[in-house]
Amino acid sequence: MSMGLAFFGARIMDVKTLCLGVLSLGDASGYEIRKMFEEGPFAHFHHASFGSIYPALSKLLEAGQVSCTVESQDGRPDKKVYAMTESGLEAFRTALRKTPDDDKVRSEVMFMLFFADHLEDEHLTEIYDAYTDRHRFFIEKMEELSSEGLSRGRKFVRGFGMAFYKSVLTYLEENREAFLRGAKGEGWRDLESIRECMTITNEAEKRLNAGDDQ
Amino acid sequence: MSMGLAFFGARIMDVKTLCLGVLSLGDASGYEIRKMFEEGPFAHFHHASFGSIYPALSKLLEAGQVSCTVESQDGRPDKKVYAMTESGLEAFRTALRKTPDDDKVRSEVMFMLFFADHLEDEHLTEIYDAYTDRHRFFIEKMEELSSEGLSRGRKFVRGFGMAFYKSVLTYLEENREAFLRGAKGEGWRDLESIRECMTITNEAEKRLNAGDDQ
DNA sequence: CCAATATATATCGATTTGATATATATTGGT
DNA sequence: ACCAATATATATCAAATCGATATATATTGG
Repeated sequence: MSMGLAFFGARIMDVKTLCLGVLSLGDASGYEIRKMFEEGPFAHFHHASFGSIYPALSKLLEAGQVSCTVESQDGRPDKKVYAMTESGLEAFRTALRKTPDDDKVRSEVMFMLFFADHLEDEHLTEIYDAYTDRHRFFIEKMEELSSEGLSRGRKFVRGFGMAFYKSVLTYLEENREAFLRGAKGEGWRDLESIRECMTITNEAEKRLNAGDDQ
Repeated sequence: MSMGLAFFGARIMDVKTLCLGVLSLGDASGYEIRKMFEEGPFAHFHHASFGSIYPALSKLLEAGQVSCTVESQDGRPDKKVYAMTESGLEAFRTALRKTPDDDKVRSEVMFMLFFADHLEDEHLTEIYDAYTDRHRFFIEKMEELSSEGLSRGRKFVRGFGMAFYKSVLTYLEENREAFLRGAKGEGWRDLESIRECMTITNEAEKRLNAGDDQ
């Protein structure tokens, strides 16, 4: 039973829930949580910054969904280590029972590559190669990691990321010359094509909905 | 010369620039621009909602970077059709000369799959299969599209999307049983692994930076 | 001394999201 | 008749988040 995009719901993962997710793995400070969303594996499929994490942790504290202990450290400022409470675990579980939102991607690189004809050749090449390196970098980094003691979810997400990054790297490598050397000025139909694309989306989803009623 | 993530800059594509990008292809209304970012090909790598598009168009109008004509329609409300001016084209070109930000992804599905052990089997299966369908749907839809009259950028981005969606679909199909039937409760090392992941990221980038100085 | 970097917490103005309001029109269900 | 749903349209508002900034402790290098 194919559903297209009809399955997906509204956004459920606010930063409070993201923090609870991290804390479900073990205690952590606000700074550490932010690092996980900036540099750790979560960065590949979510995002959260200081401006949202600290207020979220405050709210979780008020709501009794986390507890907090201040720890001193040698040569570093004190840190607040947060732990999830039973109430927090329940809130996290409740959030996970909902229907997830559809994926959202923001890629300035892809936007720029779309408008390649407006870019100078050197700049375009530079961006293209940096993007290729980025994917290569992630693959190499993931290959250094051990799989021991990981949950099935963690393993799955890593495998998914490897598959995705490898396929993109291959595509970038195989299409570099054709793209960078490609003829310019041929996009007379780009806007028409976008409108066509949207028409097809609507018709495809109507077909799906009609199928659902039978 | 491998750069890891060091190449990428700060965020440059605000909604004004996104609108200019669309208008560089031809005239469009605010509603139409939003549709392109919700249902058209831009939706795969960018996002913009009414609450940001209309204020952005107002600012572009004030700045003389777009012009606007009101058109009446039969059976529908009047619409404002925006066109990019020379000044707008220059602003767009200026934005495109900057160093793009790194990609940002938000996927509630991936977050949930990461925490699979917290989900009920039926819900997990439902999400997994809907996600698989989603990718299949995009592939089918893209296959219906014509390539005639497209710019190299547009063609490249479509090919990239196809490669990416196909590889993900394959991974989802091949790993479904193993993942959904996988053993639970084995994530005793998930947090440790995330910390390891971040350490490796830092070390890898330090190696790269050391390489840069020679 | 200053900049850069790292670990820490916290905040603020700017931007965006997502919901809502209003308008015009159609269709289908109660 | 009324309401909900849908589509095309413009516009706005409260909530959430971003990204920059501030402060603190410490180290290293120019």
